[in-house]
Amino acid sequence: MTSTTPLRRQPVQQRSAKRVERMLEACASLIEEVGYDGVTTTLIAERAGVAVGSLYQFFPDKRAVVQALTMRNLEKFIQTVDERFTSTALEHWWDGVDTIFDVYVSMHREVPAFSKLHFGDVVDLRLLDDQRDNDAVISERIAEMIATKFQIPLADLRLPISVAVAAADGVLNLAFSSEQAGDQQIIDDAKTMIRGYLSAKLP
Amino acid sequence: MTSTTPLRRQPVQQRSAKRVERMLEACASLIEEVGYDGVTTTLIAERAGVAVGSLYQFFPDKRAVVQALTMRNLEKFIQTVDERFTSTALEHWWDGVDTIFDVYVSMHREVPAFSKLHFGDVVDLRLLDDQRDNDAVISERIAEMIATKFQIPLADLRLPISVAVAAADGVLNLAFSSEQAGDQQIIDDAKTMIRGYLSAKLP
DNA sequence: CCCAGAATGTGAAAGGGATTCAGATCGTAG
DNA sequence: CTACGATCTGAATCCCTTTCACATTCTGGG
Repeated sequence: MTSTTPLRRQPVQQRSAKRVERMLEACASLIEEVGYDGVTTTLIAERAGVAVGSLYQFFPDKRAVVQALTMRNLEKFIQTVDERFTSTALEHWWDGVDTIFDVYVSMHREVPAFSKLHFGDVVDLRLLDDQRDNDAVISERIAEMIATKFQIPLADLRLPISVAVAAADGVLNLAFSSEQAGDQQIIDDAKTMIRGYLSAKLP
Repeated sequence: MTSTTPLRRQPVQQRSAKRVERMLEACASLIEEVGYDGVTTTLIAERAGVAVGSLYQFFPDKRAVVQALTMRNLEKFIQTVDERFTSTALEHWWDGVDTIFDVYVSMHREVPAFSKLHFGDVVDLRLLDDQRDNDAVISERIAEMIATKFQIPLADLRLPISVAVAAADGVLNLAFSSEQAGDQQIIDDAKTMIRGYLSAKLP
């Protein structure tokens, strides 16, 4: 059901696994340099030191490369948040929300092309799951983490978290559209807004 | 400075004006049917009953057609909000905010392809003004209208309105991603959230 | 009413990037 | 060491976008 692998074929030998890796890196750096529209399959292959055909050996099409990149970013995001949730003592759910914001912000700075891709702005949705779009998937994961960590019924969390994620996504986009490092005032406003909204919605 | 016309050439004769009109309509209906990526210049020309060359007579490229469509939608949006602002007595600024929400929602239902295009999701930003992106332009216009109508200093409004627009855009996207008509509960939540945020920011 | 120049209309052809495919190579189980 | 699956390759093909030289349709001035 879930199309967790946009790959046409899973690399089985280490050799190819490394090449797939290189293709993804090449793609990321190219997106940074020339933007999504400027990226070409030939360019990716070239920079990865690979023949175009090799790219298509593993990815069904150009978009799939970007999808794979996005998916990997999303996994890293979830994992990082998860780690912080388990390693840190958080008093209230809003500390959890702050943590999530911080992780998102640092990914903008550390992960190549993340600031241009986010979790699916450019590529089509329905990437992680063919039924729901990315934001829904992310929201569900976040809702689960918060439900577990702060012992709030998951059912009460789903809609509010979805709305909060959508709003935060929009505002953070704004925060990062002008400045590479993100406008701190806008980021803070986003936190405040989300906190205000969730405070009213959560029991 | 402002590239108010993505047109390569302004139609001067009525004949061509009508054809340009037909091209835009064809484009809108095609976006509804096959999505942005499925739209082809040949398809647009065909449906508009026009040669491909004619399309390029007025539009520099495919994207420009969609941009023109988006721009027209944006103008209609601003104009409609403006009309309601002048024709209706609004008590507080949040009534103004509600009005804006309502106009946005009704455009989703009435304007072909609007729910797929919004104000620049698909096409690149920097469409209305080559310095600022669309949301910035919209925010500025909204800020001006609210400043005038409710006599609030424009300077106090700029940032909060930008943030509010970004957040609302994100949440409304969510509201319309699942249901054609828009999930009313999410729309209401968006209003509440914005009101809460702005209440804290405005004097 | 007629003509020159501008505004338009046309669609075949050029240009480019995405994707494929028939072979050539590499890796490894047996 | 051999057979077979896993990989690689890159020229050829497909499909779209965009251009261009030529045909047709206005429009204002004489």
